[in-house]
Amino acid sequence: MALDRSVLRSIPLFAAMSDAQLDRMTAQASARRIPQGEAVFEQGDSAKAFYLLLHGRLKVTQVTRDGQQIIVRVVHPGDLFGFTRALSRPDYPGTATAAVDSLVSAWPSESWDSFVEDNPHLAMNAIRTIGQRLDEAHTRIREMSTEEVERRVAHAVLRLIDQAGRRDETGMRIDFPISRRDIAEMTGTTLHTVSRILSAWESNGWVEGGRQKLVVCDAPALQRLAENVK
Amino acid sequence: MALDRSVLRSIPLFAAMSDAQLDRMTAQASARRIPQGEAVFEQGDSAKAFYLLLHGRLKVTQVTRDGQQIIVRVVHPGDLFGFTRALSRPDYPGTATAAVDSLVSAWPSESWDSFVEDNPHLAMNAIRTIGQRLDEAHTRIREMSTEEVERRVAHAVLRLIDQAGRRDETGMRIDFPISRRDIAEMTGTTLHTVSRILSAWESNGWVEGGRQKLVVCDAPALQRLAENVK
DNA sequence: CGTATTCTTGACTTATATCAATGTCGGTGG
DNA sequence: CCACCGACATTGATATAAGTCAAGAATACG
Repeated sequence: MALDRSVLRSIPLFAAMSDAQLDRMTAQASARRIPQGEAVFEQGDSAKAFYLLLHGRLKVTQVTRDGQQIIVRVVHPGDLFGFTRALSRPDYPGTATAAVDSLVSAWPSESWDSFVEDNPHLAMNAIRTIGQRLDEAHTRIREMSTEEVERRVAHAVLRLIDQAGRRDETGMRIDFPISRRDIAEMTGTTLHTVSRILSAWESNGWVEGGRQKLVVCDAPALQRLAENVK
Repeated sequence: MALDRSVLRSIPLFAAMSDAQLDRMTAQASARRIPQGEAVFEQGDSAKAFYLLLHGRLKVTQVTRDGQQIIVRVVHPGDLFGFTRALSRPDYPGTATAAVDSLVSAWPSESWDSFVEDNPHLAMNAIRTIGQRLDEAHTRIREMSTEEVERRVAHAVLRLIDQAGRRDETGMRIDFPISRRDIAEMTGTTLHTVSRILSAWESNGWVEGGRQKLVVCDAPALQRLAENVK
């Protein structure tokens, strides 16, 4: 499936590229539909391509050898993902699964180097992108080291609202299906504990829960909980 | 203090650069001695420079607003650090403290872009370096989410031995002063728990402890503990 | 030497996991 | 269209890993 250059132009990462450069990129791109629940690639697969999420939402997970799963990150529209070749890794470190029907654009891994040479800005942007992810990872490490579960969950939920919030009658809703288990796997706890916490919040009127759904009614309250320096 | 190009040449990051390129880099570099316990820069300082550790060992720490400290990483000789400008951050996200007397080379942050343009390989290398750090961060997140403290400590100690191990009469010794508190701050636990764990290991003959010192006598035993899929 | 870190060890507390049971929703197929 | 099944969620009871509190010992350092 072909790809229009205007689609890329709207992504910040490509905003500064010339028409010619964009055309060279789209020439090698192929678009792919990923139905909900399907994986773009699996942990350990050899990295044949790198991707851009055009539409939808992905969860990147890793499983430990004893079968425990964690969610490494959520991929939002406009994010590059799976550009593991840039990190000189032969395989994907995690599995990218579509949380909703999604649309991705794929490029062969080999093209990465030539793209970077063709457009040094791309390299700069890539560094910045990975740098931000590193920052996020450190934030998460800091939270897991120093904060108790309830505050970690508050932080995670606020981040999701920030990245994927959508207005709704009663508040801001997380705009893709997310289970208690998902939240547990993002915060290093169990679905039971998450469920208890959300129940408590719900009876405070801070959130509204539901099957694979979460609406935040009182973000400031969560903020206070998350920030609160006891 | 000036810098010789042969010093840089020995660092993998610069190995592939031409004499001319290296000279352009050394021209703008200045070397600086950091005595044990002093900081190269502090968290929140504006990022005036980026650095290369030539000799010694640094601990990069962050403090949370309520005063808890964590060790983000250990900087080893040959590592670039503080190149936060590449990530388009105006300030340093952590404090870099010398664990032993150290020697660093500093470049003004503004030079980063011109260096990258001068040598695209540097950009590629930088991406790879940050990518590795991101990987390490994810590993740590995974460990903190799924493993109990003793295994996390085992992993951390093995990593330190790997990166900073030095032969010693009784085994491999961590080649810089490291306290129980440091290990606790690297693994998200308390110095008490670390102390108990190391005491237990010592009575098994796996390690030999001491004030700010740690020698691993039986790495395979730790490996087994760390890997063991119960 | 005395003073200050760093480390050890014990007793107690608590947050959170684990175990177990039940409830609820939503899609599938009869 | 309804009934059933499987996935998801809730909630209680119990167990336990690891944190907190407290005191003292060992080591380094000025």
